[in-house]
Amino acid sequence: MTSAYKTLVQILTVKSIARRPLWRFYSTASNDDDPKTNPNPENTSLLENLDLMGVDVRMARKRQPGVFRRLFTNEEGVAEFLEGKGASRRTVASIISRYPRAITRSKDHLEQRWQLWRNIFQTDLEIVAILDRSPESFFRSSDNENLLKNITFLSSLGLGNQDIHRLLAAAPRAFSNSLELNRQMVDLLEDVCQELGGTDPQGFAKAIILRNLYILIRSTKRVRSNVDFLRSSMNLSDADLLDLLQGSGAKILDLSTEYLKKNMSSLRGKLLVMGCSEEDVRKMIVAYPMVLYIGAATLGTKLDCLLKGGITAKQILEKPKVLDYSTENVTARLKELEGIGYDFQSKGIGILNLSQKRFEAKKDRLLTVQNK
DNA sequence: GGCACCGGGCTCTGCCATAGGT
DNA sequence: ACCTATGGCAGAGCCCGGTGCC
Repeated sequence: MTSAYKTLVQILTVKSIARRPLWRFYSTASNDDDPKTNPNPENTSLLENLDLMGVDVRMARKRQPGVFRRLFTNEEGVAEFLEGKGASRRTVASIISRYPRAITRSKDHLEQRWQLWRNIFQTDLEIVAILDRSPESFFRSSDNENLLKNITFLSSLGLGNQDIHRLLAAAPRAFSNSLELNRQMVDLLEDVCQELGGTDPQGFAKAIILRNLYILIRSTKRVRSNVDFLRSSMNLSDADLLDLLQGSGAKILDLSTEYLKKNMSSLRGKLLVMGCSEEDVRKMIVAYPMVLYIGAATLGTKLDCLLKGGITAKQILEKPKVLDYSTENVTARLKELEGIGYDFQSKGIGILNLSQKRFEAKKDRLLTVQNK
């Protein structure tokens, strides 16, 4: 195993000591409250402390009221810790406002957890940015050992350090899942692979995770029903479905199944009205699975705008990725191109599918040629 | 240069329900 | 009775540029 791994194990071997809270700064409940008449008084000095720190107490209380009745909390320690890692006071206040239970974590617990994250991230500030974005992902679980197990488990699937980095940065929640839950998802993916006649279940699971960093924070129920739905409705061979799922189709497993069904049916309806066949629908989904991500309303306006701009259904079927860009973007481009007399029939629609920079460059070249 | 193909970046958090522990 | 930890849900795409071939 790597030395990084050994470090992690060392951190966790001092667990028994570390679990003993070493709160240096803490709040205590006021003695004025008589426990007999008021068995669970709020900790008033805590409330004052938090208020002084800029925490939105009303929001925090609404979220996790239990925290405010604790006799001992560690808000000062947590704030000091986070500020030591480069978080601003504003960020700290925002974190506690959104996930008050953070103030129940001990300094040692935080040090450990931070170290585990730091073995994946290069800098403290990267981590701070994620905490600012999603405090719950970091603080929800108090089980550092489970976090380490998740990292080890994912590595064992063949995910490299860079992969783990992407995963933790994008979907930090996945690392607060129980190992068991993550294992269930991986088992499910491996099962699906085998059901479809695949020969490398682990490679399949790995491919899907890398293509869809959010898969581990979905329920297995959802993923299972999406796979089943695609299998029963797409009329694909097992091998083709396998390729679709571990390729660009991995992302559509995210959708709620109801939404997936709705989108599939609105796409089909729309394409059939445009004169396309069932086979065309199937081909489009295989070529560009993300089309199923587009809601009925957006899809409708996007297709209409293309048709109105002089693009044919056949052209859209040939280059479904034109649907990748926003309707606003496409509309603006269509207008610009109309202005310079661009002929889609002879020149194709690829131009709609360029990044803004490439589009502008292309347009400039067209104008230069025209002006000669 | 023109084009096709491909993969990656962003961000997807914040809320609710509930089992289980004390 | 209360709290914590954890599972699960709703929400509903867009954009960029590297690379390799011609």
